[in-house]
Amino acid sequence: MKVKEVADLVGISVRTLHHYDEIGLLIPENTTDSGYRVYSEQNLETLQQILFFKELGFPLKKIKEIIYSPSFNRLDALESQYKMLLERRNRLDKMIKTIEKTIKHSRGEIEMTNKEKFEGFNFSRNPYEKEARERWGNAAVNESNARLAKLSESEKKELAEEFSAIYKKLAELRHLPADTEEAQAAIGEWYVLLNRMGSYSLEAFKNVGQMYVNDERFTKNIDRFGQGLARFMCDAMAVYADNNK
Amino acid sequence: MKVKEVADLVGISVRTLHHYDEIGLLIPENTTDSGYRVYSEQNLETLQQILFFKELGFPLKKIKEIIYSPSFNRLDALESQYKMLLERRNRLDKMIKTIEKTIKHSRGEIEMTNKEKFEGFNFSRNPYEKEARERWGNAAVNESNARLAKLSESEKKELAEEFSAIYKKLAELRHLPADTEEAQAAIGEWYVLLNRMGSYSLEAFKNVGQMYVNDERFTKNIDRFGQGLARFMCDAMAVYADNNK
DNA sequence: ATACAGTATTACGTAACGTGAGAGTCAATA
DNA sequence: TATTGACTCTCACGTTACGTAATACTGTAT
Repeated sequence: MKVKEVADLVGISVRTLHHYDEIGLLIPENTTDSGYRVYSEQNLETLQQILFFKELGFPLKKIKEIIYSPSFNRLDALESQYKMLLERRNRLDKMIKTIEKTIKHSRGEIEMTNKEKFEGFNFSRNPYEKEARERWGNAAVNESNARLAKLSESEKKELAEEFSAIYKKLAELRHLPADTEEAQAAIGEWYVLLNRMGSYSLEAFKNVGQMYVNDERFTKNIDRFGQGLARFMCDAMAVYADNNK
Repeated sequence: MKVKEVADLVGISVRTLHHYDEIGLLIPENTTDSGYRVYSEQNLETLQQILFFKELGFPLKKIKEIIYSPSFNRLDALESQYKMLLERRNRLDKMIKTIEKTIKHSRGEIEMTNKEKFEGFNFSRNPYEKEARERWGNAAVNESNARLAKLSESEKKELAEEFSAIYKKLAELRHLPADTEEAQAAIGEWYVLLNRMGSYSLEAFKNVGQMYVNDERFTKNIDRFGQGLARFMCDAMAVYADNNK
């Protein structure tokens, strides 16, 4: 299928398809000798998934990260998207209730507080950011765990020692501000080590840092090396990610 | 109410409020001596209306036109917005049905055509553009009619003669292409005359031209001066609007 | 006086295309 | 074969609606 056929079938513009190709979000499986894009069945399925995310307010960059993450599972994603779409409908239902009331209010039939007038209103950029982070923010972590499971005992031991060494180093530095050169050098090593295990984008790295303080299991585990280490690492990882964008 | 209070109540950013003030979409009723914006109850009601339109995908520029048109009626608008929100929910319902089916398809439980995979998908920029044009595209026409009703008989007669004169002139030119200098000069006079009656933005002018061919009553009335005059005027008005943007 | 939260303006940057231009491709038709 | 009209490509500027950051002022509680 070429661009017009896809665009008409799907309800988007040709320009959108071009754009998605440019940014690597949806790359046609083939091109003709003349350079025409040819989309496959698989491309259409990916496009459907992209558009569900788009409907939910996800930025394209984030959609790309999610879909092309090694641990992406289509059925899992569909099920999560389904839940989020139901939530979206609930929110719309609330807005509809609000406008019904507003019409009555406008006719002088009922009274309404200011709060009621905006019930169901949510114009944040990506209302599902939190859910998404919880659902897909762990992708790199999951990948790491998968790789870890495949290592031999001696390899695991060696890796554990590397982990310990960096934890200890970071523990010694934890009283410094998170944005110092020393702290950042050490956290850079942490970034490299993590990326030997999984594919951590800078954003994912930052999210993982957040997980260290939000998830008690991580906090507990990390703070064994020094009280407050999890907090320190979280901060340093955020600075690292922001400084290296 | 100041910006933070409004932003928190409504679920938008302070920056959005600034922006709306800048573009003249929502101008706070008062400002403090220090220059702080102070929003009134009336401002909140307008904001609510703005946000319903925003939810429906209307561009801010269009929202501004609608809301500040002299013939804008709040209750009428709420009722139309209500209908459009219901339509939006229907569309979302369709998308939810589609994802339900897609999940089953993914599990191998059912088959699905490509068309079915995109049932309910509509990513056009403003899905309600047509409804809006029909509903509010007539604003200037309504205003004209209101003014006309207030004229004395002699004023009406004089105006009718002016109208006839221009119709006749245009009828003579109707065999020319719509974009010729002569045609455009005459249609310019038509624009001026209409704007003595109501507030026709260029876009509204273009919409009205479209109405001449879409609405049989107009077509019939205008074509009395010459077969095909409505079509010709519609085309010329579109060219005029586009060339004078 | 200080600190902190809130507020203003200015202004550049971002995301996601829309739009237009100019040129090539393809298939039907004369 | 030439023509026509629909389709396609790339390039690139423009648009929309803010997000973000900087700098400075304001207001209130301690």
